[in-house]
Amino acid sequence: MVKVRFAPSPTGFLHIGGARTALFNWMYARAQNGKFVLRIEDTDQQRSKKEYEEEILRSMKWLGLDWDELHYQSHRFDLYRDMAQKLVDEGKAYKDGEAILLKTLKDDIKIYDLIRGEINFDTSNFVVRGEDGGVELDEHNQPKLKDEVLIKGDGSPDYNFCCVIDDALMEISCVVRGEDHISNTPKQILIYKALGFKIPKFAHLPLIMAEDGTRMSKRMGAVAVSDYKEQGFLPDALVNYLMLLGWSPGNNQEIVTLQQAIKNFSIKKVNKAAAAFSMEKLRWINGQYIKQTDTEKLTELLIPFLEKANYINQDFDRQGLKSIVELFKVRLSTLTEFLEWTDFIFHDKLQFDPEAKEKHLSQDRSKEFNLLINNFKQVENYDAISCEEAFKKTVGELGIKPGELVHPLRVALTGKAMGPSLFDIVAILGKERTIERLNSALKTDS
RNA sequence: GACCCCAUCGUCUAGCCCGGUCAGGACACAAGAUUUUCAUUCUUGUAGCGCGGGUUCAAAUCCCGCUGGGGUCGCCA
Repeated sequence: MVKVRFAPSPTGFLHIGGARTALFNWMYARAQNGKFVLRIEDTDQQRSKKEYEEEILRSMKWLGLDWDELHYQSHRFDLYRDMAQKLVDEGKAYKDGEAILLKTLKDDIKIYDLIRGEINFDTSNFVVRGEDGGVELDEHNQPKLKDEVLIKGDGSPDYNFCCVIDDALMEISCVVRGEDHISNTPKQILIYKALGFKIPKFAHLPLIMAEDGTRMSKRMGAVAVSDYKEQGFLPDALVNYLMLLGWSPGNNQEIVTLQQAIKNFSIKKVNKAAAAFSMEKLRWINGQYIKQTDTEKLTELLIPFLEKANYINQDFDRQGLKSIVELFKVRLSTLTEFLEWTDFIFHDKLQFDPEAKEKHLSQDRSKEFNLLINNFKQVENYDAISCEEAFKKTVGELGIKPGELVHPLRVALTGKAMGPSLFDIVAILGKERTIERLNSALKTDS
């Protein structure tokens, strides 16, 4: 049976690279009807924080990556110490103060990697180097091999040691992790061999690089999964984007749900080369998901953002909000963009786009706006269609082309040069606010 | 520096394993159509097998070298 694991360390938030590793593990497990283990590697007592652990679990759930088992390494310290003692008793390891180290023997290590094929290491290269970078020699004038730390000086177990014990005892069939762990693998295999454990298969995922091809780092802006949530990305869209980094469903399909993905996911078809992260494409995918989301659901998703931005409070017109969402849905790449588009609906003080104001409101519109106000006033059923009729009547009376009045009206009402169908906006604002805004546009003119 | 990994449009990728399809799709970009604007949608276009050797009738595909990029060299994980 396929059994895989994701093993984050709670020394920071779940970042995008970790999420991708988790996702591929998850897809592999679900595609093979196997098990997915979540293991919290909290052996570093100083740096591990409960809040990070909670955040990681929260992000995993948000992404929809459920797990079958949850383990904490901090609960297994006795096990690791017993294992280390056993190796000491067998003469394979030795004590150095409180620490316990595994003697490194000369060995050719073969790794079978499901993604990369065979990878070879010679432990003769694991030499101890002095301050000057030169290789240190042992009593026989041979290069001294670097022994592997099993238990650290403070009595806590070392990463490679717990990792091996857990992967073996949890019966992980394939270790799926980032490429940055390739060089840990031979060290771990030495430990598998010393302990007499069965060596699992490995699959080293290509790394995700920043947009410019360099290493991912905080300066990239959004690294934590929670950042993407805050910026208004949908979990399904993020997951969709991430799965396309290093893998393809193979049928020219770009919009792929997790359910569809696990139908033809194969760990062997994962790409070997590192991939550069593209915010543009993520935004496009997110926009696709937003368009697919039904307005009712989308409205629910937007409410927390609207509350946080003080656009709405406890009692708001849910039906009204839905119709606003319907109007802007098609032009959203992220949830937060809704806030930028609709500020003029939720706030009466308009933020004018300077360019738009200059272009459309700098000349005297009093004649046009006054007539428009009169005609809007007479509209009984103030909906988009009636408003459009009133507008057409106005341009007819003025003897001008609609285009000449459409843009000034839009800027006067919204402060922006662009937006959805103007008459939908007029209707949403309502008669009173429309007239109010036209009046204040007249005032600023004079 | 040592060891290891990798290399198809600007970016993500299909194709590579089992050589022979104008190297396919998507984002971005450009042009056009639709639209009162923006966006959406649709159509079209620009753009790629890093280089050099082999093997072969034939190489993106197999082999070698080079170059380039990346990772690791902690009693962090």
